[in-house]
Amino acid sequence: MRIATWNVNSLRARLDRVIGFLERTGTDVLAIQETKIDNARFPAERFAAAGYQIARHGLSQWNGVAIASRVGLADVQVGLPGAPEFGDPPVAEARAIGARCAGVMVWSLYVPNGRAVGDPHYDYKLAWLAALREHAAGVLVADAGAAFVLGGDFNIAPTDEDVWDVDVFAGATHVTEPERAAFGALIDAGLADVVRPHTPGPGVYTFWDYQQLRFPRREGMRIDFLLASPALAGRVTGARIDRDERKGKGASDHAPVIIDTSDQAPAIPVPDGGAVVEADGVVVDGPGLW
DNA sequence: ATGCCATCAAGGTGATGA
Repeated sequence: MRIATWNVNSLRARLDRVIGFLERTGTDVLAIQETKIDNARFPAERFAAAGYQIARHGLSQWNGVAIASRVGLADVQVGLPGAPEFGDPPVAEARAIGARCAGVMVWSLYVPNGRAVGDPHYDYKLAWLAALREHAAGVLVADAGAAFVLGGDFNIAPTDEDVWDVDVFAGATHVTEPERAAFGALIDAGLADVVRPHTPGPGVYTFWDYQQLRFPRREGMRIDFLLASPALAGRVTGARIDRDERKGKGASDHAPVIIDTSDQAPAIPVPDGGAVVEADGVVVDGPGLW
């Protein structure tokens, strides 16, 4: 099974690229971040036409996450359990959605940016990451053999090698000790970065700023990850970062990150024409419902 | 050879991103 994660920076602006990516790479499950679209306007029909079911969580023009799957999509979980709220009034932002696809619980996560050290958003980011660790650790305590993957934009560069110039990021978010400790806590909980062994650095990134020719200059950051539970990590046979998707007109500032796993569970046939799967398991908006 | 800030809603600009 091929699983990928991609911060698309607006699904509407990237729709042709996303569908093209799925068809070109044969990705079975795609975790999407920064859809920037609410549920009612989600372009599920384009995915259905390509053979993918959708679980999506979008509340406004900000954030937004989704999962597209052509190997079944069930047990949809909207939001991260225990996640902190943000804003005035405080709201639970659309930053997490999970779904079981061919036996693997896949999460699409958009970790808060943090904005600046000392900003309320920075504390929110750390609290959000703590909730993520608590949830993942709890799942493993309940079932050490659970097969799941945390995919998404973590907005953390775990080591100095994961930014193009550490001096440029001095004092900035993404590289601070508390953020790196929060990432390390996920690893300590038993999760594994299953991409890095197949894509060694230095100079290997998943994000390049739109400004100042960062991409052609190869000046990026490695902030998008697929963190696998022990049971799934043992099944990963390969991984790559699809740099080509960062090229050309209309690219996201993030590249897709892809893994392949062995021993795929029997795929559940996709309903005719695909469908949207809601959190309660009810299938809506699809031409051929269950 | 990858190329010189992009996205949204709202409004003729501000917020957000990292």
